[in-house]
Amino acid sequence: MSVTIKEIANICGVSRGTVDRALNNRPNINPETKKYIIKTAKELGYRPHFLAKSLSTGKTNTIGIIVFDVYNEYFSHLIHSSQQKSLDENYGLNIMVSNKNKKQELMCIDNLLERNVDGIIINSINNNTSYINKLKNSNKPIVSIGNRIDSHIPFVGINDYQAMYDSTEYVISKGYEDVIFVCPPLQYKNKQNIYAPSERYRGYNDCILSLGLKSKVIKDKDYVEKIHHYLKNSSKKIAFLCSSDIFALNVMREVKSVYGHIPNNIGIMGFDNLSMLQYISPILTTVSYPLTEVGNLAVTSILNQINENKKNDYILNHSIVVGETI
Amino acid sequence: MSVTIKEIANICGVSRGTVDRALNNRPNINPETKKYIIKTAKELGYRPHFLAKSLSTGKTNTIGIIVFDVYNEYFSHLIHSSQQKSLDENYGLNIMVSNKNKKQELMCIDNLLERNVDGIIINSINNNTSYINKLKNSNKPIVSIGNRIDSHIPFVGINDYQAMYDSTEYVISKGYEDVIFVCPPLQYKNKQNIYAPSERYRGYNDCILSLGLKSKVIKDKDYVEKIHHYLKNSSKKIAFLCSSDIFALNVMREVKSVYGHIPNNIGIMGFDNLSMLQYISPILTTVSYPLTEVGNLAVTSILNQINENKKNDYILNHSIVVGETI
DNA sequence: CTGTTAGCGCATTCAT
DNA sequence: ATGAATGCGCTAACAG
Repeated sequence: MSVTIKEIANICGVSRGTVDRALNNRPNINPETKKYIIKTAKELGYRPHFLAKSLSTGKTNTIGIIVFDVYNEYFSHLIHSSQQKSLDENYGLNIMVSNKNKKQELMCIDNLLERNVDGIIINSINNNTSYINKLKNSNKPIVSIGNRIDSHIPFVGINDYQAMYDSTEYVISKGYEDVIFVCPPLQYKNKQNIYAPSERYRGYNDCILSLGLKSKVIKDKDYVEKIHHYLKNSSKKIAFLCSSDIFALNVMREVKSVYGHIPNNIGIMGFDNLSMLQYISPILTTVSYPLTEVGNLAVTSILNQINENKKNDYILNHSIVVGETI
Repeated sequence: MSVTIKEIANICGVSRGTVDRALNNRPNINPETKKYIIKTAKELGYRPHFLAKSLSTGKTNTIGIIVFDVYNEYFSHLIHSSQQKSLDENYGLNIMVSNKNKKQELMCIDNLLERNVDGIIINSINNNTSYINKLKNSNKPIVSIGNRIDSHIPFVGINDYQAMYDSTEYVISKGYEDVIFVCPPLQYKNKQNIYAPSERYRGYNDCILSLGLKSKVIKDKDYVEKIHHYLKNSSKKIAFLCSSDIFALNVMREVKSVYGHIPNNIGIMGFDNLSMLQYISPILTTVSYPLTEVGNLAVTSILNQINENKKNDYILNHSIVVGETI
C-alpha cells in the first residue's frame, strides 16, 4: 500500500494535524517543520488518498459528461476539449454514453450521482418533468449542450435556429428555386428532447415562408425514395439542405448513383463540417461551429456554478463553409 | 444529503451491522428483519455511498482505459464496447486520452492510480523499462491493446504481422507487380511503443521477400511527393498497401488528383475498415477485425485478473474486405 | 441472530 | 505553533 499522513507524522515525530497543515498550505505552522515535512513526504512519494479526501471533503474533483455516443465527431471534439479543460483545472472527467436511449441516460445520471461527481455536462435526450426534476433535485451543477433542457439549466451551444435560417438564405441567394430540408424524424416532439433538430427546422421553415416559398421536408426513413422522387419530378434548380453532414453525404451518394456525378442544377448543403469531408469530392458546402469552445465553456460553466454559483448560457457563433456543392 | 445506513438503523431500531447484513445479502440475519430493513431502505431511497464503500473495501469497481484519442473510430469502438461490458459487469469505465504523448500517458496512469481504479486497459505509447516497471509495481491488473507492452502483461488484439502478410499475399495474387507499403514513420523504434506498426511492416516485408520481390516503403512526411514519384516512374501494375485506411484515403486522393479517377493498373488497399468508407468511391479494399470483441475481452481480462488472477492473451481473427481498389 | 467497535485516510475543530 | 479528538459512511471482525 501507499504511504499515509499517519506514517509521515510518525516519521517526522509530529501529529497528523501538523502534517496536514504542512502539505495543504494551511496557516499556523513553523516554516522549518513545514519544510521538513514536505521534504520527507516527497521522499516517501506521498500521494493523498483520493477516496479518503473526497469522503472527507464531499468533493470528488470530477465532472461527469453524458453524450449520445462516441462515434460522432461532434462528441469526439466535445469530449476531447472537455477533458483537456477539466485536467487543466485539476478536475477529472467521467465520460458516459447514453446511446441516445432514455433509460440509459437515466442510468448514466444515477451512476454519476452515485459516484459523487461535482457537476454534470449533458447532451439530453429525455424531456419529461420528472427527468428535469431529477436533475434539479440532485443539487449538482448541470449544464446542457446540444439540446437545451430548461430555462433554469445553463446551456452552451450555437443558435441552431439562426444557423439554419442563414443557411436557407444562403442557398436561396445562390439561385436555387426549391430548397428541400433533410432532417431526422421530428414526430417524437413530446416524447424526447429534440431541441436542436426542431430549432433547425424552425429556422429553415421561417426563412422559406418569409420568402414566400413552399416548405418541403424529407424526414422519414424512406428518404432514399423521396430523394429520387424530387430528382425526377423537378425541372427547377433544387437544393437539399441537410440538418447534418451525414444526411448530406447520403444525399450525395444517391445523386451520384443517378447521374454519376453532382449536376450543376442540384445543390447539397450539410451541417457540422466533419473532418472526414476532406476525403469527399466535390467539397461539401456546410456549416461550422466551434465545438472545442463548447467543451471548454461547458466545463467553465460547471466551475462557475461550483465556485461562484453563477449560472449563464454561452451562445457561440456559427459560420457557413463555402464548398462546391451550392 | 442522502440517507445513510445509520439513519436506517435508527429508524428500524436495529444496529448498523444488521442493516449492512440486510442490504448486502450477508448471512446470519433473520429473514423478517431483513425484509423490513430492505423495505424501509427502499422507501427512503437509500443509495450506498460510493466513496465510503470504496474507502472501506479498497475497491472502486472502476476500470480505467487509456487511448490515444477519441476521434479515431478504432478507439470509438473500443470505448463503446468496453463501457458496455463494464456496466454489464457492474463496473464503471474511466476513459483517459493520452494524445499519443508519452508524458500525458504517464499522467493518465497516475491519475487513474490515484483514483484507485481496479484495473487499467491501455493502448501504450511509452516503452522504456521504468514505464513498464511503473505498471508492474502498481500491482493493478493491466491489459494492453493495440501495442503489446511486455510478455508479462496480457494483450488483446489481432496478429498484426499475419494480417499484413495476408494482405500482401492477397495484393500479389491479384496480379500487382510492385507493392508499396505506406505506413507511419518507424524510426522511433527505441523511443516509443510502435509494436503494431512495426509488426505490420514485418508482415509486409517478410511476404515480399519470400516471393523474391523488392520491399518498397513510404514512411516519411513527404509521402505525397513519394506517391507521385511512383505514379510517374512506373509502367508496371503497382499497388499501395497502406497500414491504415486513413493513409489509403490520402493515397486515393492523390491518385485521383493526377488521373481524375483510379486507373486499373493502380491498386490501393487499406487497413481498419472504417465505417466512413461507405461514403467513398471506389470502394476501398481493406482489412477488418472485431474491435467490439477487443473491448469486451479487454474488460474480461481485467476481471479475470481481479477475480481469478488469470492472465492470458486473447488473439482475434482478421479478414480481408474485398472492395474495388485491388 | 444481533450489537458493538475499530478502522479506511483525510479534514477539521477544539484545546493546549 | 502543535496535538488530540471527532466524523465522513461503510465494512468487517468480534462479542454476546
